[in-house]
Amino acid sequence: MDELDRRILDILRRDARTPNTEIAAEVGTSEGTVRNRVERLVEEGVIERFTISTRTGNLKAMIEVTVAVDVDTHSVSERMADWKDVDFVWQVSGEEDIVLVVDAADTRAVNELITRAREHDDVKSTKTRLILDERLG
Amino acid sequence: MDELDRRILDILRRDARTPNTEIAAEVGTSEGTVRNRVERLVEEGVIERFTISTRTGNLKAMIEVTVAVDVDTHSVSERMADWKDVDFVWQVSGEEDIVLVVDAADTRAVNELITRAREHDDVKSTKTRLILDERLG
DNA sequence: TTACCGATTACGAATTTCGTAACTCGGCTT
DNA sequence: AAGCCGAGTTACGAAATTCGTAATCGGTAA
Repeated sequence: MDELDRRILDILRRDARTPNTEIAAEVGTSEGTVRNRVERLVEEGVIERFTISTRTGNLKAMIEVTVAVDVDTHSVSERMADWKDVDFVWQVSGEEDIVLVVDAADTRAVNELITRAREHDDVKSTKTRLILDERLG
Repeated sequence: MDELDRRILDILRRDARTPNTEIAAEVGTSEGTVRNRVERLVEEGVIERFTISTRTGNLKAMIEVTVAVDVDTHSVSERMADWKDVDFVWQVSGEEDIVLVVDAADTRAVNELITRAREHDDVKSTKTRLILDERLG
């Protein structure tokens, strides 16, 4: 993970479709080197995946979930990751245990998710934040 | 946004490098159709960007920030987005105003960010959660 | 110096993307 | 009913990118 790697990652974060040839030109090396390094970064797990960020709905939100103490948060979050409109499930430290990041069509869809979470036996409480604006680092 | 669009998005979310030809085969249409639709989805803003999810450090965290009432959260979050290791800056509803999602090398780096936020005149308080596990929806 | 190893570069082949023109199929007008 | 329009789809050759692989380079240890 040297400076060259970091520059490549920065470019890919901004646009993951940037051709290796173009990245190479920008960072001053050859296509093959970029290809090798990206491949290595994927193997090492530094690049977790090539993906798209979407806004299918008009509404993003975080749902912070507290589960009962005797519950396996791991399996709960695994199940929640399969729920519709859920982008990420984080197990977190702090007052709450799990954070869902969701991208939904409207407030109704968000509310459905909250309801679904609250209906879950292991879930003790939820706290929802609407994401009013997103800025990429 | 019909079923075909959604299937294309699902495939791209899983691997944004999937060739149009392969997507076409999977969803049962032609390369050109996939190309047209992806192009349209980008124009419509449904696809915000092609990107990579990384784990450059060993530590992800959320830093929840409360700012003073008379402050322009917009410009504050804009500045924070430029800070090193910051992946997203969200303006959110709820008790806190801004949430930083960070990907740092270690706890020291996270602490630096927290310190930096707290030193900010407009910042009243911060609350940090470590992201112990991430699952993609 | 020589040998060696990983990283980089070079280059032709395979694959994908891209530009564009033709085609299909509802719906609409006359 | 015939004709037409337009959005979406398909077809296909050209350009660009990716890929496989072999040669080269640079630093290091013996």
